[in-house]
Amino acid sequence: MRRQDVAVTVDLAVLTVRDDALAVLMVERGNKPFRGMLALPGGFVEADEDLDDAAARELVEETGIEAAGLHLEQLQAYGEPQRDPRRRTVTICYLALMPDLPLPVAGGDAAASRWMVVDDVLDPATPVAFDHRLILGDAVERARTMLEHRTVGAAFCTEPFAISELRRVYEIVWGRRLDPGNFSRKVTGVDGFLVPTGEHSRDGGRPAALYRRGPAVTLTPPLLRPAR
Amino acid sequence: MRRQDVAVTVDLAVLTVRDDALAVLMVERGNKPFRGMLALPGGFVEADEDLDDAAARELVEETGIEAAGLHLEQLQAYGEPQRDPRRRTVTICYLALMPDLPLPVAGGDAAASRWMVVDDVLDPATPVAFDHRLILGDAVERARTMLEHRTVGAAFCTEPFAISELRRVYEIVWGRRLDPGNFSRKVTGVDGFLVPTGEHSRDGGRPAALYRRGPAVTLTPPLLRPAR
DNA sequence: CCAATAGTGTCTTTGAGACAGTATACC
DNA sequence: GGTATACTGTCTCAAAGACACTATTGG
Repeated sequence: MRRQDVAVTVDLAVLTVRDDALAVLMVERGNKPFRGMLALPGGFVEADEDLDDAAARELVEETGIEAAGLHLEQLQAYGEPQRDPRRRTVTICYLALMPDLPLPVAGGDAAASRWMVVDDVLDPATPVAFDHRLILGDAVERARTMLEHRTVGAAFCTEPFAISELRRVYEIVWGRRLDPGNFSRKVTGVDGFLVPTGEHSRDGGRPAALYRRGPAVTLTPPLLRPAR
Repeated sequence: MRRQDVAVTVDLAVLTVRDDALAVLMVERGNKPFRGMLALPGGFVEADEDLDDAAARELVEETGIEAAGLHLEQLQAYGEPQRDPRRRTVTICYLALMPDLPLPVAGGDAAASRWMVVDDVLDPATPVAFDHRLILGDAVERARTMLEHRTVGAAFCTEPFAISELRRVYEIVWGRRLDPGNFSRKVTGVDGFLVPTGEHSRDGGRPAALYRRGPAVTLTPPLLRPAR
């Protein structure tokens, strides 16, 4: 093997908020190594595609989810020499945030992909292939800090959404309860974060104003998670 | 070429504060492509080494700087298909922060490396190899946000250092003037950031207390850069 | 003395957080 | 009416920023 010859893959940590828990999209491996174990979706980078494109393509191939309309960005690279027992492999990991949409039925290339509760996958008792548990931990930590400084939390919500849904996202990702009133004031006060639709929800109590994602990207000032 | 065969390199954006400006360590390329142009130091990842180790090794090989005692962490991966005209190459970029120490004299493998003012390298009129100008821009932006949330700013200072030196680091990296009094109160108030040595400087005015880097990693609460 | 830099005092403003109070739906 | 959730009012507290003031050195 020439020293330059390294296999390069992209792996995806696709997160959503589902049933009051943070969930991650996992596939069951059909081949060795780690056959039958849980793994993050991913695959080899093609010769002529950018890393971002490879991530979007793998997302469609392995899960049927279109990258358009979800938030997808690079997390970091992992290249510990023994991370893949077959050969030297460096993986470029991506983090995706999406609403809790029904998964397309697996067909063709698409492997069996399903939502798993993040805490279960992070539990050392759960068998997970490669270093994917480590990667998922980093992805979740990244998601937590992203919510503090950027408007990406809304990427978890199906439009249109009420502020309480957005607050629930923050509460679940951060694992902290937030004051509804203060949260509402805060997010509506950030210019360009939420665009009111004029519609209102009709559930239990007083109807809540519904919003769509606005053009703003950054939260200034940030929305720092409470110390405890 | 099998689709898995991709060359993997590490590149380094080594930053320091020098002569009242942010500077980056650049090498002059001795080989094609981009012969004679400025580039970030870097090289191929060896078959049996971790990415972090490869970055530390390249730092020593190309610049003679020991990684011990400077801050080195992964920035992100770049893999645009045409970024290297020879063949498909993915680079894992690292960001290093270090004090303004004299560069070891280039010898043996070490190419001619020198400090360049970051703004000059970012100027489109300056010829820079590969996508290294883009990478440097990302590195600087990352450094700016790192200073807000973490204690790594002190990695730019030669120990022991006065608070004014640390403030100067912040001012240069952020491009903003900071109030000396308020800055002093802020950084001394963060537990574990600065450890007083008991010594004092003796320059122009009143002697300043000298400090070393403390064990703290994060700044809580953060030290957010002023809007303008 | 003056100039220069270090560091403190203190006031103002901003924003977070607690939490009471009001609004508007469904039963 | 009661319950549930949405939102607003208001108070308190923490921290940032402006800036005057004092402290300690070298000329």
